[in-house]
Amino acid sequence: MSVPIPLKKSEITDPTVGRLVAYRRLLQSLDEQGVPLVSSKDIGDMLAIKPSQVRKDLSYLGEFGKRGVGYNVQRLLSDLSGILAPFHRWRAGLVGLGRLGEALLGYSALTGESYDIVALFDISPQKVGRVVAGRTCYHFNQLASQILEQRLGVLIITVPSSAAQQVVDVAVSTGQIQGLLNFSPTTIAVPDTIDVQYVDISVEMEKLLFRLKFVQQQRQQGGGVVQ
Amino acid sequence: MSVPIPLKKSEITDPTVGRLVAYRRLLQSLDEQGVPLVSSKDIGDMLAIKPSQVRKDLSYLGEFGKRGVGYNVQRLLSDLSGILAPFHRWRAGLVGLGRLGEALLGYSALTGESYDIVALFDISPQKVGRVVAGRTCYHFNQLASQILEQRLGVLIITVPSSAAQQVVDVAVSTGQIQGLLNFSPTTIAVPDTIDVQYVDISVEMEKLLFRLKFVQQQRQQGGGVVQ
DNA sequence: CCATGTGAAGCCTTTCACAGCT
DNA sequence: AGCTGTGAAAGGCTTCACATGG
Repeated sequence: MSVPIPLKKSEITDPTVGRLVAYRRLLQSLDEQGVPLVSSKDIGDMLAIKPSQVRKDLSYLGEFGKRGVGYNVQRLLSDLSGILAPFHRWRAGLVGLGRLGEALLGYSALTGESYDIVALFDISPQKVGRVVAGRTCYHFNQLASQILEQRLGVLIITVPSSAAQQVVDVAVSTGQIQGLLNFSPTTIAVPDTIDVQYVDISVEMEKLLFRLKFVQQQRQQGGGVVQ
Repeated sequence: MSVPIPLKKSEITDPTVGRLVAYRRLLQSLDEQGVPLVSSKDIGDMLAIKPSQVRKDLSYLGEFGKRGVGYNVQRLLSDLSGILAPFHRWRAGLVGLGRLGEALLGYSALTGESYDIVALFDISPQKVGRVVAGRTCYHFNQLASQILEQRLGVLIITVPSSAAQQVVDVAVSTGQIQGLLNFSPTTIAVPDTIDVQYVDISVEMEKLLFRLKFVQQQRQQGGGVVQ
């Protein structure tokens, strides 16, 4: 169909991709400020990442820096954007128009260049038929037909845990869906041809609080052994 | 002040804590269904985790299983809850009552046993003074005074990126804040006595789409099996 | 015989350290 | 002299494999 993009294979792992996205954001902002050059140390300072990590990440993409000088902001920005860009913009559906779903719809950070949310789904009669920001909300029972008709490749799942597996089963049965971004705090079962990215907000909060618990423990035992 | 919890030190890392939270959720559901016993294989099957990983995670907490039998659901649930519980419920503030902020407020998964969201903050006159689900919304300019008065230990940041650092600087200056859960897609600078957990929704989406790009490439080139 | 608990192996990610280019 | 690019070392997490005990 199209020319394969000369990715230096995928040594590019998930953690690296996450940082590349952060670099791109930073470079966008630097470019707007008219900054022409950055070093890996500059980037590292601004993003709280070690300069060696920055260089390693960028080295997967090729050699874009000038030794003794640094990286050209515009050049690096456009190269990064090229690497991160998909072959074509993804057509995404959002399933579950509750508060979180609506928040994501309005969330500018989720309105990237890589994909468009083109269809909404809910089970509530009050939601079905509504048009939010130009997208029509369909009933769940049209999920399969709309996935096919609108050629949706990815789905953002913001339904309650109890409904998640059911939604996913219907979606998967179409054979059209390739990826899922799941906000429901539950594990979903999918065939291994389908990729799931989990975003579990309460887990992130628990991780933070658990680490804090330890800090507190240490502080309590600070001067001597407080039992 | 309170009874020290017999943590087997903190070999308990972030990824493990994340899974412990998932185990707890699963066990809660199994307990409600009246299931008395589970094996590490059962848990692994349901959560898409290797049984050996499950056993390793649980082994950090002590020896709770019976060989040849498995784990007692109620016992394991209460032990896990004990490990994950903080010394005292945290008093949290939510800064930024936009769509995402409101979604999190209403999000039951963020209404755990570990903490309560007791105060809201925004800059918009339309939001300030409102009472949402029993919590009053204060103006940003009362952030410091309310953090102190209400003894807030953690803050959930859902303001736009451009405001995040400013908010954090004010919050940190009180000396009362110990942790931040940051949803703004930007890195924030904090003293190293303060712990930040990032939740970057657009990054998670980009990770998914980048992996899909590779799958597509392989399929176009006549590849077969997908990870 | 079954499933746990755990050292050791294997794998993945980060960090170091320095050669090489500007 | 300064900063990149990268092999090699270090560190961290997952998986294996088997001894142990019900």
